[in-house]
Amino acid sequence: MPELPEVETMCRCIRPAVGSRIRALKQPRSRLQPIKIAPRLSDFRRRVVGRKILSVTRLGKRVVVVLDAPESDQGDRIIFEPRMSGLVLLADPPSEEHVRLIFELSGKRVRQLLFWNRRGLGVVRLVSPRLLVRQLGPHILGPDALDVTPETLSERLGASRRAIKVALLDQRALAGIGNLYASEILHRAGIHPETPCNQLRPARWRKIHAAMQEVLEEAIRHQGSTLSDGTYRIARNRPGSFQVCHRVYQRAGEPCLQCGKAEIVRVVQAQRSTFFCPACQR
DNA sequence: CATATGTCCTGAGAGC
DNA sequence: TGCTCTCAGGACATAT
Repeated sequence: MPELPEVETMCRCIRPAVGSRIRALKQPRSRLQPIKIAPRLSDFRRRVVGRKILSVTRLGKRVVVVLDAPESDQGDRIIFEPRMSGLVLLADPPSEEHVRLIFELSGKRVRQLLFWNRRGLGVVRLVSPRLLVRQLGPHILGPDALDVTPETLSERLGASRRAIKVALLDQRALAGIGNLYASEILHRAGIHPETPCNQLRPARWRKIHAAMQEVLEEAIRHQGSTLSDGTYRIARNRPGSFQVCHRVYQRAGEPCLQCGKAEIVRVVQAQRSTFFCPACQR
């Protein structure tokens, strides 16, 4: 978290910045460890100041801001990686001290683009189109979870011996799914998270695919999930609302909303919590 | 090659 | 009350 729905929501929220020019780039001084940026601030600044924001897109769990080019060919891209606790915002960050990078804009209504990150695991990169392909091309990042077909999904994961829950988190195989949505998707699909991928037949891959589209689209409509730690926000006082729709995530010990009988169980897979209903998921 | 594990980072909450 | 400890997990480096 933030996963695909939260990052998609961030992209939509910052899209009013399209058409603005970047006037300045600031890294607020802070008691905290600085986040990783590349290239170094001075080079980053030299390359973005004066550039116009042409578009905002999502690449898996990353926000991509496309800039115009000073000369003719294609411009640079700013890649925001929120990782665990990051947000890309136009205004109103949850706290001032965790604002890591400020792009001041020329817009009348949109004054700035902020990268906020509580834990500081996030990364911001400026890359040429060529470098973007090298660092985040199809050999690094699988097809987007919202674009993939059921056939491609089973082709990319079906031979793996790994548990389906673990495999769904592999961004090289499939981009956009994280720990929270992997559990929710498998619950809706009625599939046990520890099932090895290579034991799943085509009908079950279709179920996973359908559940994945359903959960992700519904989560986007709810503007993502804000968990008990409250980190994810659309703005300071605007949490997402998909958490009220969670059927298993962080519900260990509570009754399953589907069968009403079994209790939701928490297990650990690959050092991450997995939640599931032992009655509904087999 | 595929798969598994360790690391980064901060703040919240538990336990004493 | 204030200290120490554990935990959360996305992506990547390193190990098996």
